[in-house]
Amino acid sequence: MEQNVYDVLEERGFLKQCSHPEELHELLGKEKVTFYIGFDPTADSLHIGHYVALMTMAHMQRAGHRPIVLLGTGTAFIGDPSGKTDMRTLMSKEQLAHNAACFQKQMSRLIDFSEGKAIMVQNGDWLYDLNFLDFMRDIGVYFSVNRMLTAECYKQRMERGLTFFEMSYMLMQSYDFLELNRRYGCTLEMGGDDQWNNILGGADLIRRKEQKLAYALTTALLTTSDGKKMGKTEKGAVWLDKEKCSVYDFYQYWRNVGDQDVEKCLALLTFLPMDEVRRLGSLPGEQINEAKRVLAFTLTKQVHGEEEAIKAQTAAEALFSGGKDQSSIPTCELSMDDIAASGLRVVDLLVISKLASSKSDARRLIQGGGVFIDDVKVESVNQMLETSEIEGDGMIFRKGKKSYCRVRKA
RNA sequence: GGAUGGGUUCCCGAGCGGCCAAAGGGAGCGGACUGUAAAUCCGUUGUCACAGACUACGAUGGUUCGAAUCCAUCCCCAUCCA
Repeated sequence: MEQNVYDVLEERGFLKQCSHPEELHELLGKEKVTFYIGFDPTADSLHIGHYVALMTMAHMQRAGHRPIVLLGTGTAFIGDPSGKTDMRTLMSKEQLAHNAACFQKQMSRLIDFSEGKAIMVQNGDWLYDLNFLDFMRDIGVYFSVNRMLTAECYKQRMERGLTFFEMSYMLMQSYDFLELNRRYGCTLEMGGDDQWNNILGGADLIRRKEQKLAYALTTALLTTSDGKKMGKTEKGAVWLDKEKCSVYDFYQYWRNVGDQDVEKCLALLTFLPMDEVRRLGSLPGEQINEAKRVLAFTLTKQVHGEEEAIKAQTAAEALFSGGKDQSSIPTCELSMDDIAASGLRVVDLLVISKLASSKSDARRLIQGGGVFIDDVKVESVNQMLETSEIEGDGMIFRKGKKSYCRVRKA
């Protein structure tokens, strides 16, 4: 007999808050439930935070339920103030449409949209043309300003200021849930725990407008054991788009998670059986590295495909464990223009290969003893290369212990 | 609309005429130690043609030999009043 997906999610550590735990548990066990998760397209790629939500969605879909992906082209036009310190930068409808298209592509790898197994909609379709006065009379009347102001998620904003514009976000999101309930019989909204307030708003609205029960469920945010948000790298967020975060960097991010966080990551981000997750997570001392390798490989494979995952792993082995196959190491190809511009100064090459953010930065790194070429420390800021050295396989530049780049002539 | 207090480098936050590329903290980066972990300690953190120069302290003008610091106007934010 198949396990109830509610139990699966609970066991893997997804669940955070639920409006009606017992009822929902029972419902998920006996019938096909249509549920939704909203994603505001505020960037041109999903990042790892979105991925946790997609994982819950995937678990639900595997259990036979029907997901609706809601692309928030309408809600992102305003920007969610929940848990934010400042107002978001405003984006144009064109930008949002472009971002939504990017999201769409990335999602199909994890969620099966064939044959109506999942639905994708954009809330701009109904939000863009709303009439303000009608909306306020139909929907606005159900929201208490007093209650909204006491919500935890606006706390930071209460200190710094909150506009009416942003306050309307919650009404928009609540209205989405109502709309999806009417259109598709959607009875459950899920989302990150920071969305609790907004989700409840929708469930309440459905109860009042339709006299129907709707469920709210939030999932854990991806945080480290000391409570910091995960998914930040030196270059920014851990994006799922390999143009924004190379497969190698993606792999390395997971290969380097803290000991305390491996088990959680395996549970939330992979489909490995929980027995295996627990076994890997409890490996003692140095052996925990095995768990990190599994995490990095499995997740990279899920996101970027097996071929790319193998390349990233091969490169990692070549650089860190004395592996022989160096072909997959991240490479910076120098054009004749680059070569001419750099004059083959190491300082300039560090900038071209993106290991340093500026020449000053490159100088500092060299002075601090953090730059190596083919494992030989660069001693002088003025060091130059010979043309012959960048022919063929080129040379491997290293910044610190973990940042590598092969520099060679194109 | 009125009163008051503010806008400083990635973030918080000191400075309040020259000694300021700007204290301190956070975060990042590099080094040491390690297990490509955490913790800890040390260094570093505007740019460049790098013992020198240039650009920066909300915006624009002004006063001064000299301004982040003084003055004027403007823009934004917070608090209280309406």
